[in-house]
Amino acid sequence: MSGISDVAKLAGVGKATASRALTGRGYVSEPTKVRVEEAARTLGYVPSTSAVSLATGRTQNIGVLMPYVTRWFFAEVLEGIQAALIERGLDLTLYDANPTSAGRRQIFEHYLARKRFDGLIAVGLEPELEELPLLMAIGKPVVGVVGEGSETSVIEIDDHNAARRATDHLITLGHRRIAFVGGGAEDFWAHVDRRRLEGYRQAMATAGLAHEAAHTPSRISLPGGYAAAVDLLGTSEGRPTAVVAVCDEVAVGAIIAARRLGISVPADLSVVGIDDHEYAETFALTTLEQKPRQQGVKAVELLMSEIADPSRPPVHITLQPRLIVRASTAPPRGMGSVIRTDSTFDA
Amino acid sequence: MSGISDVAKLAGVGKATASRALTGRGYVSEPTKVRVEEAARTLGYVPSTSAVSLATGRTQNIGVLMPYVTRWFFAEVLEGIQAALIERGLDLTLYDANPTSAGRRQIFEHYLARKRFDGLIAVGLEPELEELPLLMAIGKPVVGVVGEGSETSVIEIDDHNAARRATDHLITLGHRRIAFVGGGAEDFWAHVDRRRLEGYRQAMATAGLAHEAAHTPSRISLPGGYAAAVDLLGTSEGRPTAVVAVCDEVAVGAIIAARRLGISVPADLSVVGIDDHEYAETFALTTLEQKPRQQGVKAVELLMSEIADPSRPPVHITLQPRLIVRASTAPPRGMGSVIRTDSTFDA
DNA sequence: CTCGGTTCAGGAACCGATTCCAGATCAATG
DNA sequence: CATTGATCTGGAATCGGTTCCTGAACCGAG
Repeated sequence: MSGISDVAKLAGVGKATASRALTGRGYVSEPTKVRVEEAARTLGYVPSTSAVSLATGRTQNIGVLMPYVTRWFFAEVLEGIQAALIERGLDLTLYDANPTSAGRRQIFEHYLARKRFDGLIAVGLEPELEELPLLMAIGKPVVGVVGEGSETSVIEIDDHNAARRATDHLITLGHRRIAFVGGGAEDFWAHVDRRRLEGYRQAMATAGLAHEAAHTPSRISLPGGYAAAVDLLGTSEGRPTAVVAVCDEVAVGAIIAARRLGISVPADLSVVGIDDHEYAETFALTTLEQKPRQQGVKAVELLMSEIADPSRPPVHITLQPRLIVRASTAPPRGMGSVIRTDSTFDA
Repeated sequence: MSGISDVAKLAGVGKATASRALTGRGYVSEPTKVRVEEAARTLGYVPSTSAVSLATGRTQNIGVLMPYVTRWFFAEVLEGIQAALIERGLDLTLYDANPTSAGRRQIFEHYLARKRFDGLIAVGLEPELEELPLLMAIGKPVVGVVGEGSETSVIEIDDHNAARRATDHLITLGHRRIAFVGGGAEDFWAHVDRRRLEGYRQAMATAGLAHEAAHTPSRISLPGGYAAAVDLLGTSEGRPTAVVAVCDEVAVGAIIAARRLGISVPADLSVVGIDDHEYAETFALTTLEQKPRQQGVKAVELLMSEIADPSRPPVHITLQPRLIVRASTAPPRGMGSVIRTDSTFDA
């Protein structure tokens, strides 16, 4: 209710001085500064954000664009971003735009054009969509979390290597028939999905193994993993002894499906995931840990430095997930004596 | 880049006329209106939100306060809110403040005081926290989704009745030893948790059954449900024949735990949840469906009408969840002939 | 004592819209 | 034909801050 003029009046100074005292910019003598602060406090003065934005051109607000918030990864990233922004006193405007929804086009055309933010974090942008140029066109710093884009900074994990190491872990244990569960993602994971599949294939090829009827199409979720695993493990002949899942939720779905089918994990089937999801520990899931929350925090840091210095060239940060070995992986039956060389060491 | 003055100049009119033409308020002749719109289009004019806010006092922005974003319920509500806001051309500023985090106090003191929004949706506010008065103090319309507060509008499901009906469903099937899994929530679900527990107790009492060693403390999540069920079902003597779970994730955790213990669902143990979570179908879970996404949409509708008419008295909307019977519930062993009277009818 | 540089203060312009108000035009009415 | 009321327009004030710029006071150095 009370504006800076009221504060100035109460403190017995001019508007300009009051502003300087409160923002800390420019010369103000210590005693007057104290008087102004005192006045502001007694009046409960809170600067109007719109007035500040209008005058300074800074909104003190960061936009976050993501296709879902209901998926583990995205929600975790979002929480990381939020936490990092709060520390810095910045607001967060969410643009949750499912790619298939009609609202998405609107978001790009109307919302983002409003530039209600000093910078944007785009999570999970798929490259084939011609949306990146639109993002660049708004003329504000953009940082991506997962997703293509050489013109913007991007932070992501090394999907290829993650899947490769997951597969290598199984190969080292002695497995030969290893399937990949995932793939065929029709949704926003398509890109990540493909890279992980490729990592799996390469590991298999390097070991001279056939990446047999590897991947089973499925929704990237626990039910999807369940359904895919039921298909994959249904017939007992030629059944794989191990499975690389595209992510932990799918892996857990696969474990549950296996148990339902009477297949014991890890005795009859080893399962490895990627994520280190909240569920991983309960299911004793061996996995490659990515920390989405920290990716969110890191994205904010990147964005901050780009806002501070817009000429800064974009950087591409690739994180290496850490292998966490739990009890969902073991040597295949009859190979109990294989020496586990990889153990929990971080490669 | 180009402001309304440029548009006005190009169209050959005054700023005032240009503004009227574009906002549609006040008198403007059709031809000039067309000229202004044309000019705006060729210049790619987008009004500055801060200037508009400053002049009108409206931010075109809605704040959403929630304790987590990583929980199913909250994420779903959030998506519902977002979808409803996009339709209306409004932005969404997220205040994701974990109650235990240090940032939460800051949110209340700094962020909300900034009033960067025309209205606020608070999801899952617990009553014992003395935060409601703070929310009311900001002087903007507030709508709650779940949570106490007679001074603000609230939309929520009838937790008591939901748990009651879940329990009745089991009683009707012939179960006598029914346990409640959940309770003891140390986190933000405490309130909901308590009401559901109470509903369960009342149903048991009404049927003349003892609400025996009913609830097991657990985190409100799948791993929590798993752990609680392992405790509960560990000993075979006096084991319940049915379980009411505080929510679907816990229910699924319980199902998985039961199977691991060699307890067949529903033959040896019936399980009913509350939510109709994404996982419910995969686990054939009988549950009471609440639609968080629609609650979010509804909250936006409520908020809109309160913004339009601030004198509107707060309303309290209580939704009745629908019973969805799947295969996780059945008569207890030896009572296969019990007539299932409740079936899928909506009570 | 004067000069130059630093510190301090406030008036005024500005950010980019909306809106009040006064004046002009125009059609309809008595 | 004069009057009224509705329609149309643009100049100016306003929203609530920040910042430029000018002027005064103060300081130590020459």
